[in-house]
Amino acid sequence: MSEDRRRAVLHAIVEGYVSTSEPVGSKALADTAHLGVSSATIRNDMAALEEEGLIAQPHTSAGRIPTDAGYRRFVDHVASAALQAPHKRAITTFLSDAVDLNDVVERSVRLLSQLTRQVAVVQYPSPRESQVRRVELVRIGVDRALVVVVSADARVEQSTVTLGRDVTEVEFEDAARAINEVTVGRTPTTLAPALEVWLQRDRQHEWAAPVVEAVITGARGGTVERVVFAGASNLTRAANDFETDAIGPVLDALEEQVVLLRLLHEMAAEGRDVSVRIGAENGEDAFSRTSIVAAGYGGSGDAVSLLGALGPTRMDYPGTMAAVRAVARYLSRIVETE
Amino acid sequence: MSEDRRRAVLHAIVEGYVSTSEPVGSKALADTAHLGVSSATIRNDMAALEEEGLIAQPHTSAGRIPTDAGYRRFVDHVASAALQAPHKRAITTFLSDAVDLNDVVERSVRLLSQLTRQVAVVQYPSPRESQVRRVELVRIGVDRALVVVVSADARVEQSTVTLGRDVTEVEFEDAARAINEVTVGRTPTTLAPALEVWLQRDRQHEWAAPVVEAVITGARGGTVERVVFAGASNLTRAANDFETDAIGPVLDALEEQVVLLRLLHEMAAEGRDVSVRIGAENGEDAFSRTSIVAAGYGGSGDAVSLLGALGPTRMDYPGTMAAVRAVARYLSRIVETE
DNA sequence: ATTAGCACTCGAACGTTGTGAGTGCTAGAG
DNA sequence: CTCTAGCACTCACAACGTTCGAGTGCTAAT
Repeated sequence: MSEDRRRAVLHAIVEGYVSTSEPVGSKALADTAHLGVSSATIRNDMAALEEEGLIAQPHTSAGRIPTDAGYRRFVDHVASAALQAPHKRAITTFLSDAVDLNDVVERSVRLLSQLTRQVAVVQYPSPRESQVRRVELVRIGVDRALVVVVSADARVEQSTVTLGRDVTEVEFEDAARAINEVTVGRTPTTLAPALEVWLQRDRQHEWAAPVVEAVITGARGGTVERVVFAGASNLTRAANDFETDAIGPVLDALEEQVVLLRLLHEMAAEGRDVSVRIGAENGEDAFSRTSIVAAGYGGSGDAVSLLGALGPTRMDYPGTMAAVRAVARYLSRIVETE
Repeated sequence: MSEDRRRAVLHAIVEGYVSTSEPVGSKALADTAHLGVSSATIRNDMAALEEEGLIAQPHTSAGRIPTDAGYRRFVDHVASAALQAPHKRAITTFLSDAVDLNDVVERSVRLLSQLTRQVAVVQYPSPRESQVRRVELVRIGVDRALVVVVSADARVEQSTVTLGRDVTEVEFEDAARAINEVTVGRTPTTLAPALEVWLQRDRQHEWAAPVVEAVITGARGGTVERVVFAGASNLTRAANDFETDAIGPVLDALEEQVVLLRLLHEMAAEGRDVSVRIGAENGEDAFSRTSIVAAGYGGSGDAVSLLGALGPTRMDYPGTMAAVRAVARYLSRIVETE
């Protein structure tokens, strides 16, 4: 009973089930997959695979379908496919004429959802260390202010803060001038202590503490992490795989973002080229019938951002992995040269 | 055959069908609705209503369900319900501690989707005429620039433009200073001609035409109209009304925005307090089984922005209309006092 | 180790039948 | 002229039984 053939059987089952969405039986395998053995032999192998928990049968007299563990084994043993040439071209043409960071992200997520025919998810790139170009402070009412930080690498961060106490126009303008003097030309790391010093120097400035805080986080690129998604309708296309009512929770989770972000972070921590989470591996009820294929882009270590595709566990893993990897690579290039 | 009773029958059919999602028959109506007549009489009325095209039967021996026209008649004759007290409180508490325009919009859309148990849609408020506070220009590479316009009412608009030709740092800084001098303190209407004059004065400035254009549209509040939506999972809850595969196109249309924006504009043009589009009235395949309840907020005439709820034609119109109106009113207050 | 053969299982598809909700119509009462 | 009672009729739907066949596990032979 060769180990190799058993793996081949598993792969054939996965591929068959993915493409037809029907349980695959021993006879069908013997006919279509070219394993050179009879259906009886395949049945034996299947029994062994079932013993290992890699495949299961939905009911007694049906064929086999892969379990989450089966998909996992399959994914770990398969090199991600080469991307089809037309898809490659699509990536180049579609992303190259983006005008704007927002535009790049938006285009990427749409592109990825089209390539994979799944729901695509793209996290906004984490900003790089770059000089502050200008801080704009606008007084709104007597105790609130708008803080805008413009960085040299063409990012604009804004936030609204409530001041420590009511301030006059004059006080406000003075502080704004001073903060600009201290800040402009510095990078986030050197800027934070400098601002703290200014803040301490004169008790008069106490009210500006929230502003300083906002400037610092703004210079770092803001605190809010965001993901955008596209292709939600692909979930309905797969509605037979999911029981139909499994797609509601997924939509909620996509809108909620927080769970999704947690998962993406976990996947980033794995530090692989392309990482895959299958069904229950996500440890989330909403995603218990869903797989996520994700890759990092635009940096390494903490600076990495993520993008990925998300769909039913019964998905074309090699193809999806190839598309995700390709878009991630291309996006890395764009973000770095921008 | 009293006209009034016939209307009552129609209303009873709508209400019954909305709450049970099953066709309602003459006998059931005679029992539950207190019309004081027998089922036979109701049958006669039903025949008349069917003649008018207001109701239909899904198959021969079934009860009646309202047609789009039936819902329309119903909606036109029903005063929108009073909002329930807990809902009223929810609006106040949920929206009052928003920190930010973005935050307001985001909270509104979530709130509305919860109140109506439908998909909620909120358009970003159209900006009001307000002074330009500062224009920040950042040179990116040799022929591109980032344009940031900060308005006195705490808006920040940014865009990236490609310059007419390569420019040096010095040229660029000069132009930036000049543009600020001309622009700051002016409102969009007075600002545009002033900038044009500056542009004409010296052929040297020709390359800056795209920048000027960006400043003008930025001051006006940008060109891109955006809507955000929330509660997409409510579509799946209603999946029995829709045939399940009708929700895909709706999701696509929501992501696409353009169709949705067109519809909202059309509805704004009707100029009613709350306007309702029912099923085929939308004139869009994607929304042919979907109703939209929308209201304007934050201004009048062209300045109005829209928000609304969107769900299957079999929807609780009075309740939805009440919620939409209430949120719109509250949002108007917030946007105006901001 | 592999294969052919065989008995067995059980879901899906199909046909039949019964049931009841709902209808339209007619004739009579107010 | 309006309403009601009564009745025959229609037809989706559920329940039930049957058949069919894909797929299995096991055994004995190669």
